[in-house]
Amino acid sequence: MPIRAALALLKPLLEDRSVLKIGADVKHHYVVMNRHGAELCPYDDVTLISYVLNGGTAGGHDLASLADAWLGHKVRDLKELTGSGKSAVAFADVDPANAAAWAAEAADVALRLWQVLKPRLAMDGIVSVYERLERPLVPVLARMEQRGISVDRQILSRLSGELAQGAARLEHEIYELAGERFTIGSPKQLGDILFGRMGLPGGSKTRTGQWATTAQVLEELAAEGHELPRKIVDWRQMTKLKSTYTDALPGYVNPQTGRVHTSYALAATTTGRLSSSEPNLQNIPVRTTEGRKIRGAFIAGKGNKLVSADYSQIELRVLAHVADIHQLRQAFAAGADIHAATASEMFGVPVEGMPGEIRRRAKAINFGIIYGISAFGLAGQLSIPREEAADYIKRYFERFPGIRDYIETTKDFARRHGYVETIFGRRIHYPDIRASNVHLRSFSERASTNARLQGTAADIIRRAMVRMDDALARERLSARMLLQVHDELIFEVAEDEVEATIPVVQRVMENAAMPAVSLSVPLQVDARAADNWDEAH
DNA sequence: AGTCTCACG
DNA sequence: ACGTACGTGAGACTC
Repeated sequence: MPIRAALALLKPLLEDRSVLKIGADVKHHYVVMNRHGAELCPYDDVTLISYVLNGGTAGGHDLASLADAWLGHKVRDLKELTGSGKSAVAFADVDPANAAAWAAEAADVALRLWQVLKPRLAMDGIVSVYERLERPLVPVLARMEQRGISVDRQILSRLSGELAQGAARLEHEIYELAGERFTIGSPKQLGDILFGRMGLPGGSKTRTGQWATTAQVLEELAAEGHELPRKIVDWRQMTKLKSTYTDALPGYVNPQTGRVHTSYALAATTTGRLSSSEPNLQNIPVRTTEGRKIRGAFIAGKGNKLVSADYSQIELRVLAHVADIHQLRQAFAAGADIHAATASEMFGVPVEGMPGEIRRRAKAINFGIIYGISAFGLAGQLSIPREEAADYIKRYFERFPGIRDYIETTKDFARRHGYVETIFGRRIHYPDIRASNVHLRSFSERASTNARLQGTAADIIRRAMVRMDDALARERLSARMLLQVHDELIFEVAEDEVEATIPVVQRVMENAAMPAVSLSVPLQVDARAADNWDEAH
């Protein structure tokens, strides 16, 4: 069927404000229709309804999982029609009778799921999470995906060459030191050589009883003066950057747009964060000099700049608010260095002239608190004995008893209800919170205390994103939101609008909790513009 | 498909 | 005595 003919039939219906369109993973359909100039509105999405109702419980929220769980219906897999792998055909090339039957089944199942799930949403009183944080994000993310971002393929190709050279050189040196050739990328072979044949002191074992060869293990051996582990770590970094980024990213450049278009999942994480795939643009390197060169390959289009705006310490600010910790609130209000302030409070050391090591330890504790701290984890992070880590934690809770109370209150709430809530009412379920298995239960306790913080931060940036396009339009600004990386938004902005855009972006992000929640701690957003993502970050 | 490792917040 | 820091996605190797 010609697209024009299909659109003539569909567009009026899709855009009819009096007709509710119901589907699963509506963003996907929104992008497809939008590509042909049709706007899908209004709509309900059973995937998002399920995510809001049952986030954290086992099982996905895609159409097939929901149909199985709620209707006892096994939907036919699209692969039965298109085939899979190399011989797969496009949906457009499937026999129309088969395609129609498959599509009709999906439509029918989506409607029946909506009839079951939508009323439960109202009963559970979390309708505002769906209506304000989930549903309105669909067109926002669809537009971000469609815009894509420019990458400089020359830079990536040059980096690939440099990494190939560096890895090849290391490969020879590794074989020389090992006394034989082997597959460096095989953890099994590497473990056998390091800890078997060469007799280096092995650390921990993996779940399957193999020697662990993680970067941390190899770094410790390197610190003891062993040459080989250091070279393995360097080789791994180079091959990682090459295979995952410099080699793979050019393959994602769309020939029509010349840009890279990621796909965001709205209903993939337990905490309310987004995820990004094909390619994942939420894990572009930044921590090493070599890695940052890859980030530098993400560039603004001609006549534009990239603007990066990120929340400063948003999860610690959320913690200061929800746990109501006066020292933390004061430190944030004063614009202090929060890790130094924590160290000062814990160890009685003035911030002026504080040794770096002291601050580093307080920083690790702050992260630990967010993750659901344990003496074991902190000890591993800081490479100190567990007794010493336990002592730090004890000292921390003596100074910040409100945080110990917060953690206990959260665990207790989770035990009683089976879920925890963000400050905007998002529920995250922990079915194992009352398990008799200590391991399962402890994991749920750490995860649930973390989820309130990570989830609230995720809700805040969602609110900013939902409002951003309107705010920019009201100021007659043409800035386009391109990417989201959990606490950061990246925009493409016409050069002559950069100065006017930055304060608008900051204002929307910093006020994103309002008016639903008035935070007792200010949110701070740092923003800057540059020709590429590395320099803007 | 499972495991291991490592890139990000 | 045990086994643990929270949340992701992707690539390489192995079976």
